[in-house]
Parts: sequence; structure tokens; C-alpha cells
Amino acid sequence: VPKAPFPVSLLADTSAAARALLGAVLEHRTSEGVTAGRIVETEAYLREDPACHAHRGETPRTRPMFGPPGRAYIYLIYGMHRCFNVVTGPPGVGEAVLIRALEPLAGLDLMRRRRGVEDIRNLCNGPGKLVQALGLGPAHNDTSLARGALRLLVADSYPGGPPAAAPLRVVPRVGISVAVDLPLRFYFEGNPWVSKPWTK
DNA sequence: CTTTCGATCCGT
DNA sequence: CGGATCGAAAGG
Repeated sequence: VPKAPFPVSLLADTSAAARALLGAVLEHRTSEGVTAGRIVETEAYLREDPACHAHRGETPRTRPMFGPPGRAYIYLIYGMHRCFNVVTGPPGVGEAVLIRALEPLAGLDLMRRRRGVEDIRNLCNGPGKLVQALGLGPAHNDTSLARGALRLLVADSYPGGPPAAAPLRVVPRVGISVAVDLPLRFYFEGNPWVSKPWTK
């Protein structure tokens, strides 16, 4: 099965992209091995959205968000974790889709080693967790997802097949303090790999 | 320059 | 429920 890159044309509209990315595969190849997972939970962050890092304009940190779609935006949060985004929208518009959870597909033992946990359910069910499981870091920030060690692929082109069909859930986002009611979080109902946000 | 605080996770 | 841990961004 040839591995096809995820069509960048599907990233033009950020909300639609957040939906379209459900089922796509994120794969990272390193000397340690290959890790990959299917995207099962996303959040859209928009230009006129106060919860969006790029809302107050372009800064050194948010620069990747203003670049062309199909690249990575990875940032440090709480001084210890990192979050991975797919840059979306036209160049010059600071928008992106946060990847919140993956269904582990490949390299599970490597993921376990990197995460320091055994339970498969705790490998990629959170934005910080999946970054750690895939071994992503600052070096991947602002890199292309079309080619290279970190790739975004269409679901059908990856061993494991496409995701099962289920009702789409569109609900408020997790962990933000502004624009808390915008329905910009996407996942399929009943998917067991979706994160379980901390009730705080 | 100083202070604040976050698109999180984990152990208790 | 509190702590870790640090840099970006806001405030003075």
C-alpha cells in the first residue's frame, strides 16, 4: 500500500480541516524506529478567536502559524509539555488545528518506552502525550509534513485501514479560558482513543 | 525589567 | 487538588 501525503487542499478552511484530519495518519520515523497513529480528536484555532495563539498577531512563537498550510506548529506549554498542530488556512493567516489524540498504529513498544507507561490507552490520548509518544520536539516546529521524518498521510494508504464511521461530535474546546463556548473540537462519538479531559 | 500564566499531565 | 517548570507575552 503506497503511503499518500494528506492533500494540502483540504487544509484551506481551518474548521473543515479539523474535521477532514480525523482519520488521517501521523507518522514519525527515527533511528529508534517508526511510530504512527491515526488522528481521532482535533481542535480548530481561528484568526478572530481569542483562544488562538495567533490572535494578537505574528510573533516569533506563532510565526509557523502564519506560514503555508501543511506544516507543523509545535509549542511549549506549562514549561514541560509540547503540543502539535497542523498549520491551516492561507499563508499570512494565523490558523491551525491542534491534534489532541491518536489511535496508536505502529511502534507501540517505542511509544511505551518514550512515555514511560504500559497501558496502550495512555500513550496518545492527549496533546502532550502524543507528542512524547511520537518523539517530537522543537526540531519539528515549522517543518513540512509532506516529506521528511514527520509525515501526515491519508488514512487509506496506511496499514490498519480507514477509521470506522460514527456520528461526528462538534463540541467546545478543552483547557482554554476564553471563547470557551465555540464548538471547535471534533471527534467521532464512541471512539475509545479520544482524550479524557481533566475536569478542573 | 518583572510578573504573570498557559491549547498539560501526573501523583496524591 | 496542587505541583512541575519555563518561555512568551503583558504590564510597569
